[in-house]
Amino acid sequence: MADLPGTLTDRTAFLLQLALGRAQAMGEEVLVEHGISGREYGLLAVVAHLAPCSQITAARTLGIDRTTTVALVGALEQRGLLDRAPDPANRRANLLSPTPEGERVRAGAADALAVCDDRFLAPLDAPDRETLRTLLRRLVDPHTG
Amino acid sequence: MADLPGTLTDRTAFLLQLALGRAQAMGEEVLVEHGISGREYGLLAVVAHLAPCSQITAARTLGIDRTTTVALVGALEQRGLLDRAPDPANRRANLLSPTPEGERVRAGAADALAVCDDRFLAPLDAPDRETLRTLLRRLVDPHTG
DNA sequence: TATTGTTATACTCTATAACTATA
DNA sequence: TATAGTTATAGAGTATAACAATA
Repeated sequence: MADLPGTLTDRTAFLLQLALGRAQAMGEEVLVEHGISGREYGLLAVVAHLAPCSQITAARTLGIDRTTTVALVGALEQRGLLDRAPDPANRRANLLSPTPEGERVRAGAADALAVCDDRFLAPLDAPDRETLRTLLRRLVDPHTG
Repeated sequence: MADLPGTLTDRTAFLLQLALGRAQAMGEEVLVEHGISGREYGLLAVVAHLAPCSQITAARTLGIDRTTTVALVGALEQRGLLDRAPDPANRRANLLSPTPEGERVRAGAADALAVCDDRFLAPLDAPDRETLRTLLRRLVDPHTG
């Protein structure tokens, strides 16, 4: 681990940062072949789960700003992966749904990312992997974790 | 955990991202009172550990670019927290060392961050905290972890 | 009044290329 | 030739403010 001081390697946040850096690099590399970025995968996954949903619902679910969402949705719509239509029941809102092609891309990316996760977790055996995920879920969501 | 799809919450990288987001927010908030940012704490910690060391050694240890390091070091030097002096043995290099004030700030920040870490890990008991850190270290550094 | 989408703006962080002075 | 520091520049990501349309 290079020659890092204990004042850094003892910090959980620092370890999380190192781990996330690796996991994200592996993920982005794999997603290139599917023509989307990690953030775009996140949006596709949320929309597939909640469709049809407004941009602001998708944004809040992902924890990103609604202004950032405009360009993100636009890029996916332009490539025919996402449908963006005015909501008849609330004409301020745009309803998002995946196109068939978008759903195909999302499913393919999900499979690739699962393989990626396995590779990232390679240093741990199956029970340890589950322990790690459980501990992280309890940290992130103390209630249901 | 909001209404997130399993295709996201099953991804270790996504859980790491959520956890890191919280940990970092807590850390940056605490560091404000010490007048430094998280990245500046990282640099102070590395320099305290390796002093005297060149900018490029500090950069490589932290995993940041040497061009980014220039401004980071400059900001700490300007506030009298870091000393930057040409290396007599290699006049291309700048040797970095913490000033007494820099060491005082670093130590104070380290204590505050330890408290912060405890608060972040509150949902876990002591053995689970150690398990989490161990698993993360094994992921990040399979050799010695 | 508040909400949704949008644009514009600025600020941070990062990545690349190029320059200088040293080795 | 390669290395250390520096500068300039451009790109991605984020945050804020403001506006139009709608509720």
